[in-house]
Parts: sequence; structure tokens; C-alpha cells
Amino acid sequence: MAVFSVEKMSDLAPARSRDVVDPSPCAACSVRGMTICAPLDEHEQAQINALMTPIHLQPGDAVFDEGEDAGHVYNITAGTLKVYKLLPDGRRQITGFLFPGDFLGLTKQDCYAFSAEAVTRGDLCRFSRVKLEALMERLPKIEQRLLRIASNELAAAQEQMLLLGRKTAREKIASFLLLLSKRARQRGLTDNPISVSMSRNDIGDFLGLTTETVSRTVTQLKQEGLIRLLPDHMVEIAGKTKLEEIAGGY
Amino acid sequence: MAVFSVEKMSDLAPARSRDVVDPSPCAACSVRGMTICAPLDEHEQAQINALMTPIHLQPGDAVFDEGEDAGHVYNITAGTLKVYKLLPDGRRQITGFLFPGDFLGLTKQDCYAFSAEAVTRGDLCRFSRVKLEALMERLPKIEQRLLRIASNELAAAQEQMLLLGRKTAREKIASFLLLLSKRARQRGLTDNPISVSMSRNDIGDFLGLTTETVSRTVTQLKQEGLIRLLPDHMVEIAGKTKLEEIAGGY
DNA sequence: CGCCCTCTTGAAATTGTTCAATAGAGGTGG
DNA sequence: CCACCTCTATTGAACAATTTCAAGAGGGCG
Repeated sequence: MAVFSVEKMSDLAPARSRDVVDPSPCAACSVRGMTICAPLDEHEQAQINALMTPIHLQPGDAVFDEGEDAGHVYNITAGTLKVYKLLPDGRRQITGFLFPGDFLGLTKQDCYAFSAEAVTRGDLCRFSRVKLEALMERLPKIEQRLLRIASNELAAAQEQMLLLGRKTAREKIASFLLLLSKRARQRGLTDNPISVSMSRNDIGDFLGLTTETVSRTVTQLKQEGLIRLLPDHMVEIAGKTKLEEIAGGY
Repeated sequence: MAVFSVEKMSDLAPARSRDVVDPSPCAACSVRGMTICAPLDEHEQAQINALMTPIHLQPGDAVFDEGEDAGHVYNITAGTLKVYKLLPDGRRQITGFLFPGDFLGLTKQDCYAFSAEAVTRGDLCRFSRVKLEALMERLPKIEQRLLRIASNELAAAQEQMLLLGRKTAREKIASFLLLLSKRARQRGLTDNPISVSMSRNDIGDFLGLTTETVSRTVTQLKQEGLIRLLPDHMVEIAGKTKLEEIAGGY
């Protein structure tokens, strides 16, 4: 496999070193500290970099589908993705949104247990699972990192189960907005006017609601003055304390 | 603070109704093959055994509570436990039931993100988290095993999110019964008349339903001849295929 | 044997869904 | 740059699933 082969060249993306397939884009990576690369020194970084293929995605592009053979794992470096599962009749549960710095591809067996798809345009670092596992033999730091990532995701999943099983629509929406805000802060962005890049439908499928209920509930929070809808899918959180109260302390 | 560090230790467990049992049961352990001990040879097993404290639980005994300092991790060797999260007003979401062979104690930070409590009488192997981590430095097999366990749990959590967010009461109950059946089979028990050791209320808090809805739905399945309620909380699955259809293919 | 707790069953109330129609935003081509 | 087209979001009203409230039945344990 050509080490630096590019699957899809980005077209209209803002100027990034990745567009010219810079052989060492990691140095400029804005999310290195959050990824599996975080604990690696320069030499180790070079080793993992040698296994990496950069990927660019357009909105709606699938990264992989549930049941597919799990050949790769990914780091997200730009954009927003969604991860979801389907029922036979098409009902969908989005189990998570992924942002820059997030890891994608932990699996139970050798098949993906969920599908992954781009919400916005985005960039990923792709690694062959087998090769990364071979590298992990020599660099157990990566494995440790993966365990921490998995533990983190598990905690998030449990929080989401509490939301899905026990919260009202209003509480779900409040929790969701605060989650987006927290995630933005975590990756060094401003946490107040937040960018809500996913559709009402996606939000509904994440929160276990319909599009209509999401829309109604957002309108309600807006009318109460707790949030303001700004242009460009930005949302201003006007009553953070009240929102936290509604969300249930989270 | 390192996000995942687990340095804190307190070997003194909070006062709880726990009893010490036989200190060297590993040789006879019926679930070794499923636990973190599985990949260890005899000598390695002895090392981990030296760190182990056996615990016995009565129904309703707490193992730990959400927010508590995460000093220990556990292997379940007998009985059924439940793991749950609470909302400030007391609403509860059970995020999982644990059976012999299951691992308890993966955490994101230094605190448990959930509470754990015995459903039936049970036995656990307790390990100091810090000491186990020290041992993992020398036995990376344990860490690999933990990553595998975490990935498994993550897949289960995603499946549960699909259930909570998108399935009807009927589909939830069908899925739950099939889950218990599968778990029983996995640990070498018969998968047909299954033991349903938890209360209707616990089942409801696991499936995002009320006690009443669980009861009504079980009655409905019984009247349709898909299940039979036997003495001693045993349930016979009479229409497995139909139940699988209802559950949504799982 | 009786008490307590859990489970079941019924009826009313509620939350969220479904169905339907309108409004708005973004993108395309003239 | 604007008109148009399409997709998404909003809003309304009727409906349905599940919850809530309220009794009563059953089962296990002292």
C-alpha cells in the first residue's frame, strides 16, 4: 500500500497543509494532544505517521457501515461525523457525534458494530487496524491511550443511556446544547455561541425524539429566553445556569 | 490533571455489609476464561491473586456509589449486580446488569461514574486499582484484556442506546429476554428456561420503562404464548424466532 | 398465619408522535 | 443578482403509546 496515497483530494477546503499531502502534517496538528498520538515522542510519531492515510469527507459521505469488515481506525482532525445504528425497518439511533480530536473505530470483533458518516466536510487520519496493532506491540503507550479513550466513551455512553431512558424532551435538548458547549470548550473553541452543525433530524435521532419534537422544544427554550438562534447554525446560550438545572446537573 | 490518571487510592473500603470468603478460589473459578485472569499463566495468576480480596454481597448491598473515589476494580464470580446512574430527583437508569465473569470498575477519571449494587447474593474478586495498574506494567496482557473488555462494553452500550432511543416497550422486553438468554449461554448455562433475577422495577429502569409497563408487556407476551412464566423467576422462551423478530433482529 | 413487598390490572392523564401544511434557508442557473 | 427549486425547519391538530394514579392480588418469609 502506498503510504501516502490520498483517497479523496479536498477541493474547496480552506488552505491546509493536508491538501498538498504534506508528509509530516502531524507537527501542525491542532488536536494532537487529544488523539492516540498524544503520548508519542517525535520518533514514535514518525512511525505512526508512516501508517497514516489522510482522508477528506463531504457531508453525507460514509466512512464505513455497520457489519463491514473493520479494516481501519481513524482520528478526526476536522469536521463533524455521526455514528449510528439502524433497526431493520430503518429507525435510527445516533450513538454519538465526533469532533476533531476524537477517535473512531473501536470494535468488539472484526466488524464495525455501527455506521459512521460525515455531517460536515471533514478530515480524518486513517490507519490500518492490523498495522496499528502491530505497532502497539512496540508502543504500548498507544494501547494505554486506547484504553483511556474507550473508558471515556463508555462513561459518555452511560450518560447518554440516562438521557435516553429517563429524561424528558426538554431535559434532553438542554443536555444536548450543554454537551456541545462542553465539547467545544474541550477542543479549545469558545463554548458560548456554539455551532450546531447537525440537522434537527440528526439531533432527534441522537436524543430519541422526532424532528418535530426537537423543533418545538428548541422554539420553547428560545421563547423562554434561555437560548438565541443566530445565523449560520450558531446558538447562543443565554441562560446557562437555568439550562443546567433543566438538564439535570450535567 | 491528567484526564485518565487513576493515581488515587484508598484501600479502606467504606463500611459496607461485606464478608470475607475463601482467600484462594482461583483454581476452582468457573469463570476464569471470561475475566481479566484469562490470559495469565499459573505464575502470573499467583501474582494477581496476591492482590485480590474476596467479597461477598447480600441483595441490595452497594459495591460503590457514583462519585466515590475509584479505589478498586472487581471481577464478578457469582450472583447478579446492577450498575446505574441517578438524576437529581431520583429517576434512575440502570446501564447494565453484571453476571459471573463480568468486570466492574472501568472509569474515566478517579471517580466512579455510576453506582453498583447487588441484585442477588454474590461473590466478587476485589483488586486495588493502583496495585493492578502497577502489575499491568509488567503484564501488558492484562491491559490488552481490559481494552477488549471495554470495547465489548462499548458495543453493548451502543446496542442499549438503540433500544432506549428507538424501540417500543414490546421490542424492549423481547430484546431484554433474548439478552438474558444470550448472556446465560455465554457463561455456559442453559439459554432456555432463563433466570430473571431482577425485579420488574429494575427491568423498567434498565429499559427506560415503568414497572407497570414492564408487567403489562410481559403479560401480553405470555398471553400470546411467546413466553411462559415458571416458578422461581424462571422464564421459558417458547417462541424464540418470533421474539427475535419483535426485538429487531438481535 | 399473616404481613409486607412486589407484581398485576384498570382507568385517566400526559408526553411525545404522526400526519399535514406552511415557512424558511440554501443552492443553482439564467 | 434574482427567481426558482428543493430540502429542512416550524407549526398545528389529532392520535397513540406510555405514564401516572389507584386498587387489588400474589408470594415469600418471619
